[in-house]
Amino acid sequence: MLEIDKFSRVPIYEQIVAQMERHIRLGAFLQEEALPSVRTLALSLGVNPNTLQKAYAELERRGLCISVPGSGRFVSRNAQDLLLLRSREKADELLCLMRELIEAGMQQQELKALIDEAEKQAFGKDKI
Amino acid sequence: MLEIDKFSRVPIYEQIVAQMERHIRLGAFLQEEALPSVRTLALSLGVNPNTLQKAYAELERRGLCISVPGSGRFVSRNAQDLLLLRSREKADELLCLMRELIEAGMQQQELKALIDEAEKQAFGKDKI
Amino acid sequence: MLEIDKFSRVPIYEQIVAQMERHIRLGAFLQEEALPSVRTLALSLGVNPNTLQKAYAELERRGLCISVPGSGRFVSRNAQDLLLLRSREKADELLCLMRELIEAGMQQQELKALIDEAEKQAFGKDKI
Amino acid sequence: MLEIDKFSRVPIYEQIVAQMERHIRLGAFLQEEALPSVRTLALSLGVNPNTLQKAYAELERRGLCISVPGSGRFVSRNAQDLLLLRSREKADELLCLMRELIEAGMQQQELKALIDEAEKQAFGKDKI
DNA sequence: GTGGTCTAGACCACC
DNA sequence: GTGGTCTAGACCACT
Repeated sequence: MLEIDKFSRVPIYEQIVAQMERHIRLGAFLQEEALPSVRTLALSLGVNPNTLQKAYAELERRGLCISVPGSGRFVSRNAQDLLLLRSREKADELLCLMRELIEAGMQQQELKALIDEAEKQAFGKDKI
Repeated sequence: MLEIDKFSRVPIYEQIVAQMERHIRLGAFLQEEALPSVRTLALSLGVNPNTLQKAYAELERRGLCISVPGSGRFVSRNAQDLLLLRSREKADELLCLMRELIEAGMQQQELKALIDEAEKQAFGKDKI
Repeated sequence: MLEIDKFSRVPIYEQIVAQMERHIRLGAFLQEEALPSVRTLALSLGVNPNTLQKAYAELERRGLCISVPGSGRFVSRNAQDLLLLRSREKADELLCLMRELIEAGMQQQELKALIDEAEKQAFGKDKI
Repeated sequence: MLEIDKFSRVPIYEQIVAQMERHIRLGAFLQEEALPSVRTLALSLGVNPNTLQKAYAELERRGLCISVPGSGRFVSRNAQDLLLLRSREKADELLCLMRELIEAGMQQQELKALIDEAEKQAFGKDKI
């Protein structure tokens, strides 16, 4: 379910956070569904439980899950909404930047090339 | 050369700054070429010379032109580079945001629709 | 028994609820004693019976009284306990906040001044 | 400067966070002054560097300091303001609670006893 | 030297 | 079983 690149320069715990967020956003977890336990997921990913602990702590800090000591970790009720809201804010920023670039005199062709290039990069490496 | 919308909510001097920057970026002014004097440009645009003074002062603050008392105002040597650099930074931000949105799980189709919409808005109103 | 301020920004029915709770907490009503009927109390207070109906409904929702159709409204058995429990929870919160403020470095003198000021305000306006 | 109780049920890193905040609030650190390095403070406190790392990470998350890799950690410009603002908010909450308790019928004497008790507890254990 | 990350292994409290 | 914390020790990148 999650894929870790141990040789990436981006920390493992951040990779886990990003992919868990992605799964939550896409609805792979039902609301209040239990997440895999620290130990089991650490084992299956082949990473140290502490690394996973750190990733989960970050998700919790962001309000995406809550931990119940002795019971497990659960996706919080409004996790998906939080993530969709965040996406919407970023989309607004993106539109704002495009407007500024166009206003600064960037030609439509130039902007299009820029965006196409970005899409190739992003969707190319995006095989999760 | 410049078009002012007196009824816009964006201050006149900012309109002037933005359009001057645009012209400089597009190479409409040669390096170190003299800019139109405050009085003549104010007259031709039908605005108060103080408004133009403020616009020029802002351009100067941004390092895009320099004023030589008794002689006039001149586009600074590296004005175009500064503007291109600024555009490049914004382009980087844009790519960064696109990457984040894709990483967050936004589908290619969804992103494309978002961008097309933005282009229509921006290039539509862009008749300067 | 109850005092209504028709010009206050706080809704009349909330004033009634607050004062009824206060009386229940202080033991002015015996357990399971009948409350004044909607019509008689509305008349004596000079308010609309619907307003009183809303206040009583709120008290009922909070488990402080029960209505027996055809017979009247009665203070519920554990009404006083509920209110004392609520007060106790708020007292705990208050202690918790004081501890946090002291832990954050607030000096005893500073805290004392804060509290004295609050008491003056609260007990000053408290002439019901 | 900091005192750690290794046998307390409150985690060591939280003790460190609380005491560092206290020192910052009281002005023991000048703005943008360098904090003791992870290693040296860990050594002087007799705790593991990772524990201190966690404490510092939390301070950073709260915007009270910033880390410059390879250079050190520095108290952020508005750290003291953030802490004073936080205290002010808690003071407001405290006043609000006192008002509610009084409104609910708590007598002045009762409230006073409550507060005195809290002060004894808090200032008693407060020997940092 | 600094901070940042990861691993391995231990202990506790809760259920 | 679960999460939470702490320790010890290692490695990396940056300055």
